[in-house]
Amino acid sequence: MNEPLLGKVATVGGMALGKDYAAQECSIARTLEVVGERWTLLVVRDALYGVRRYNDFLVHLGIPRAVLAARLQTLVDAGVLEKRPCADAPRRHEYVVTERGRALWPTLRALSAWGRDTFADGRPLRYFRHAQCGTEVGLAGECPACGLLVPLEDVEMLPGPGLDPDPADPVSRALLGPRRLLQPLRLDPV
Amino acid sequence: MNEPLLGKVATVGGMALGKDYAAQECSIARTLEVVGERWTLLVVRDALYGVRRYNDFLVHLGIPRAVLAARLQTLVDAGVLEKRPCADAPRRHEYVVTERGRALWPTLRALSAWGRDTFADGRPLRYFRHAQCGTEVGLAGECPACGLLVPLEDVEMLPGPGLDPDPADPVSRALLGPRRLLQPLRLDPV
DNA sequence: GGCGGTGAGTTCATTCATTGAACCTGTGGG
DNA sequence: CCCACAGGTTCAATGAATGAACTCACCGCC
Repeated sequence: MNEPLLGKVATVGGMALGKDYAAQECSIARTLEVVGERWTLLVVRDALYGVRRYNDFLVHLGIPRAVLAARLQTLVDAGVLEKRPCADAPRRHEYVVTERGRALWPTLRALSAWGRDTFADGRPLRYFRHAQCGTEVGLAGECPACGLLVPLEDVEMLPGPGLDPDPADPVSRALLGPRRLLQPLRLDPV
Repeated sequence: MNEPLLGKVATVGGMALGKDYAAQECSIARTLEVVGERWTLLVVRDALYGVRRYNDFLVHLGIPRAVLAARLQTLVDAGVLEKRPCADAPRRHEYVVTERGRALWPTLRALSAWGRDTFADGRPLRYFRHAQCGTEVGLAGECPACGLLVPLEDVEMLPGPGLDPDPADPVSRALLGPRRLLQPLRLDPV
């Protein structure tokens, strides 16, 4: 289930690695070959927030359709997402985060914390708390109070004062309320 | 010294934010506007490793000159690096990491750890240890033993078994040996 | 005082990636 | 039969990245 990736990524079409910047002997460079392209980390973010369907990514990100398709494909190839038929409606399908995708949460948490501290227009956009104890999770998604890495299902996201309380698109609206990471997004048919 | 960035980034040339993907109300998206372009995070990585001079970035990264100049400019504008005249040779200058740049270490550490775990061809490339106690630093750069975030000066980087022990370029050679983060890179004139 | 070397860039033509709009295709409902 | 919807693909136009060549200020030297 968690077999290494090297074969797949390193030997596509005979080129040395992904596309280029990885004659680099460096784990960071290798990682960025997979998730470093434009939009990719935002797709993963949405997936961790519970978004699963093509159209939901589309409207929430405002990404061009072709790019979204390409990125989802890359992420599936890299083992970050898994594409599978929807349980209820067999002709639709959904992209769900794998174990390897969940492992990107510390990265996203660190990026998010940097943004919060750097663009300090005061009001935070979202809080992420350890649901069991209410403490805000730390830089890598760990709980400073309990001292352990919080399982994603136990991370509760809630809107901060900087977040628009009435956004236009339905995905943003669904992602507003207090909810857990990974909790599948279900859009109430208006 | 750590004034917020919003003004600078948000209003360049009248466009809404950076370039695009940030009608997004999201700290991650805002962060990626600054450090999400190709090469940028590798430049920051090198800067944290102690690289300071244009030519050192150039040979170590294998980045096109024009792109390097652009990225350094972006990072200076964003307050991640500071450009200043070299102490010893007044006509040269160097790019040094600011406090805000140091704050990107948890992000880079998390990316690096994901790469290590994902491309598990076995041999790690580098270790990062808390110099005082020898423990490997955790996902966000904290010390699991001491429980606190290790100051960058106390993070010791050492080569792992997967790293080429005799690389071609002098910057890679200088970055091999056990050394501290942020320790300025000095190339011994061969 | 001319000469080559170095650090730190710019300029420019080519290639590659991204964008947005339009098109396609399978199915499910009325 | 017709329309809508999910999940794409195709295409032309734009914008960014690449690599090679060029600039330019200074520095040491003989």
